[in-house]
Amino acid sequence: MNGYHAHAEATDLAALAGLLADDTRASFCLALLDGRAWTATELARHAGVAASTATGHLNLLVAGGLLAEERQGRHRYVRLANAGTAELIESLACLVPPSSSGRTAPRSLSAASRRQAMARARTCYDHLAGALGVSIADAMTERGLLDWDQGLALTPSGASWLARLDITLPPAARRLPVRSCLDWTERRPHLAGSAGAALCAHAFSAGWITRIGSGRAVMLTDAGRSALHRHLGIPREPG
Amino acid sequence: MNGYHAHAEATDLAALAGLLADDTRASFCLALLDGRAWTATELARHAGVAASTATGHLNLLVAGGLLAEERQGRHRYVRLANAGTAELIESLACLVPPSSSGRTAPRSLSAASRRQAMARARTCYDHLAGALGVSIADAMTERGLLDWDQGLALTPSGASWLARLDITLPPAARRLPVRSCLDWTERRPHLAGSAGAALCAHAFSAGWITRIGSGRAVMLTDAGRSALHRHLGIPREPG
DNA sequence: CGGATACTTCGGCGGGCACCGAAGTTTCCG
DNA sequence: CGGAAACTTCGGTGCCCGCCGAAGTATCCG
Repeated sequence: MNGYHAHAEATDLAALAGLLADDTRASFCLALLDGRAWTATELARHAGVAASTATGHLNLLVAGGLLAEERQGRHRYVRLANAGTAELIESLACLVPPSSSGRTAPRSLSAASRRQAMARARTCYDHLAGALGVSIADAMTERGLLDWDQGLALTPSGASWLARLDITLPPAARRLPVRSCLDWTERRPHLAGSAGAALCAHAFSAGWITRIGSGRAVMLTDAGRSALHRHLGIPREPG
Repeated sequence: MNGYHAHAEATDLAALAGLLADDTRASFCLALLDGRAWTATELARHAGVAASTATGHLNLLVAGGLLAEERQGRHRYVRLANAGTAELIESLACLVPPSSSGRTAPRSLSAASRRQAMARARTCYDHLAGALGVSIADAMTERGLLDWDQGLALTPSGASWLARLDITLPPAARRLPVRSCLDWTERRPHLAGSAGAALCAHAFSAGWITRIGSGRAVMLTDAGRSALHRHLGIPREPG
């Protein structure tokens, strides 16, 4: 490659991309975008492959630094290595050509309702997405808590709003406090970054939302509905 | 894949990643990160493959939406499709594990000087990188033109500073005005986004910098050195 | 018009890799 | 202690894909 003085850059980049260039491994990573740790068997079942096949793929992904693993007894728990990895997968997913695989309509009623639940509210790695995530970002913008004019930023009143909710951001680390993440059902941005993560964690612990089943979909509780109405003026039926 | 109700998401993501999962195609994309249009032959020569091989790869990349092509007579010019593509490749390159392929020291004198020139100043898609790009970002931060506290943003004085240079940003479009891009030689962020691009374009048109040869490396001119000293207080020998 | 150049198409070759099932190891639990 | 469950290792199979060179087409230029 690269004729005479190989940067070896291209090989590295290709190797990294190659980790995501397999249906099964991509399926693993998308599943792990829910931010939780899955066992090898769960992932194998989810992707529809044999356990031995999953083992091989997990070895590759862990060795490549995309996944972190944690052994507990006979279980191998695996999760995305860090926020950077999640952001990479997200940006890749956002760049998928919309017309590629004709967005097949769901076949069964249960599949339809599951999809609907996902579109309504779900987690995206460690923050909120779906109609709920977008409406939160919209409401925060409208109330002057977020500023999109020159790059996404948290305004002073946004910072104090978070503080009023007892949400403290981790000390300005490598990760940006606020980041925009394109929602692939809404095609509009929602709130990511450490503030988005903290807000999502708060929503769980305060009982605003709960998981539906084992997937990424979440449900807005009654308490959550009134909290969002109170704190952000979001109408009772956000979708 | 995915057992019963295939999201078909995983397949799409894998297909997109697969476009970058080949040494030759990755080499093409990294070369195109200089933001210019290359001919098929140039890319083939750069990657060290036969012309027929390059044709096949270019077909894939164009069909996949990563590259845009423009035919002129017997030439096939190809460039990165958009800024989003460039950002994807950048973020992929930034996530490459540092220790992967032992950063081989250059063999020849000319290779060493070429690498040195790249480290000093180069283009990164449509903005400036290398020690020059990093020192510009640092100087802008120090003078209060950029604000990193809550996400990267251009301050009011930063906006008027740009205006004083006759740099007008495109109307707030999809692309963020300022974005941080991790520099892989300096391991520190430099300025990307539409403001970074506009600044880079201005630097070219004002004669602050010129291309060295056919690569991504650029050279700071005397005029550029004094302009940067005047406008940003950057010392004469930025490295 | 005729040679040179840029690109494309095609056939064939070779290697890598994703898959599975069977057998083995470790851990859990009754 | 013994069975079940989670995971791993190993061998074998088949397919996909990247590569090349030769021949074909389009374009440029003298």
